Amino acid sequence: MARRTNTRERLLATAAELFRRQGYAQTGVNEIMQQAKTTSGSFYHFFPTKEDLVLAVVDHIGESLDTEVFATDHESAEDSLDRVFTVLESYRRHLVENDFALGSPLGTLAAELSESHPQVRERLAALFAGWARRMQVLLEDAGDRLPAGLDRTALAEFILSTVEGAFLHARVRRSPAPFDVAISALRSHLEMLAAGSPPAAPRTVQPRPTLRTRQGTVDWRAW
Amino acid sequence: MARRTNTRERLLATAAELFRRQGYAQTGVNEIMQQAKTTSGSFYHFFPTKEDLVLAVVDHIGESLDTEVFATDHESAEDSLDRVFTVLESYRRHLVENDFALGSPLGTLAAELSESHPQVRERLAALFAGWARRMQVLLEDAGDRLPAGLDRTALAEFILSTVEGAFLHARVRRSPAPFDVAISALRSHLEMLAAGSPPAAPRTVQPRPTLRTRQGTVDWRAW
DNA sequence: CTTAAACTAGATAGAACGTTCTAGTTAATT
DNA sequence: AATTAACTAGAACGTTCTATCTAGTTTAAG
Repeated sequence: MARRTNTRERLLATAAELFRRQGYAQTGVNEIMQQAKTTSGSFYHFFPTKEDLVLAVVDHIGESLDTEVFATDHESAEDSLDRVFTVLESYRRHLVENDFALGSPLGTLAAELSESHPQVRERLAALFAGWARRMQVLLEDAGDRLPAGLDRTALAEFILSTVEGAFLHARVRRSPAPFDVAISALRSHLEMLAAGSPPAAPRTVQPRPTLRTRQGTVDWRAW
Repeated sequence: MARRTNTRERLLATAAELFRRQGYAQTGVNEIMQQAKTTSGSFYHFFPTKEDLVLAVVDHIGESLDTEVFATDHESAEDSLDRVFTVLESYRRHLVENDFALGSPLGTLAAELSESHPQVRERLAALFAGWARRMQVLLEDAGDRLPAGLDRTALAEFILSTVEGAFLHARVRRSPAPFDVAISALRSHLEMLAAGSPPAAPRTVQPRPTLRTRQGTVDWRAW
């Protein structure tokens, strides 16, 4: 037993790219089989249904989240806030190298299947949460470079939303510009937060900032 | 001639919702026909192909961008920065009312069809640009509440990316929380910009901000 | 070498797909 | 009232889809 071929992985990798490039419903199992150079016998040996395949693909993406994107070299002497942008820059490179043909690793599937495939949605939700958690760690590593009371969970989620949207935006426009704009704005955002953070100077908390303040001070902790 | 039934509009409205809810490829023309209570005879009388239908849907969304989302009551005494968030709040309401089943009006189609249907992609790109332009107008109406040299085109694009991503994020999580977080962060972002905007105090321009500055001042014009 | 499990090949089934076709009905125009 | 174009109904077509089925071959273990 345990013959251990690489057919399963080939199918997985092929499907991951095709799904990301052109979506789930628009990618036929035939196309996957051909491109992975195998036949339906093998396909259905490893994946009972097409949905099982996409679930495996999502899991596969989740693993590479650990191993590739957020390379866990915490030893990296690099500044932890810069590491936020290292991640984003690597996304950017990937986007440009593939001529914008690939969407966000998670985004394409998320948009298409969230409603119709609850299981896929659940796992994608977990991956989104995982991504945000990792981003949150980077923000926490920044220590007092950011205001003490800042909600770093929320900040990480905000960054995730912006990055996902920027992926989509760049793809539709077929230009890296929206992605660059988003990164730049996030940089600016973090800088403004950092600029307003006295190493340890507690100030009164206002539950929510209102925009009415014309020139008023900003409560950084509000979100 | 000119019998003018409402069949075409029924098909358009039905398709718009189904595409948004479950994507293009996953929505069959049969399903559209049934739900719009018509038959293939009518369908293909109005739309030669399914792709013609989706193009019409995109155009239709584009029109409601003008008429509904960015209701052009510029007379509205409301503060122009608040109007930014009025738009976002109405998106939020819509999101929650539909139990997160509907994605962003443009996002779902954009993610699925950008690669495979160039014509759809082009029109979506135009709508994205239109949305951003409208947002930019609101930002320009804010006048000197925002720093004079601020790139409001980029800021509008940033807001668009964030909102699109937040739509997706909220949908996957089946929670309004990511959307709220995004809105709150954008609010905070604009407040920080506003707080740092001296009505007319030019300062030295640095082409790009670097994160290295520990407590340094921020150049608002950098993006 | 034998055996059994892991894996593969490819024809085929059966449903769903987008689309076409013919024969109509409805409504505005003359 | 006649004419014509706009529109509708629904059966049918050919293709593509996911999935199945049978008959294999390959590999590891005993």
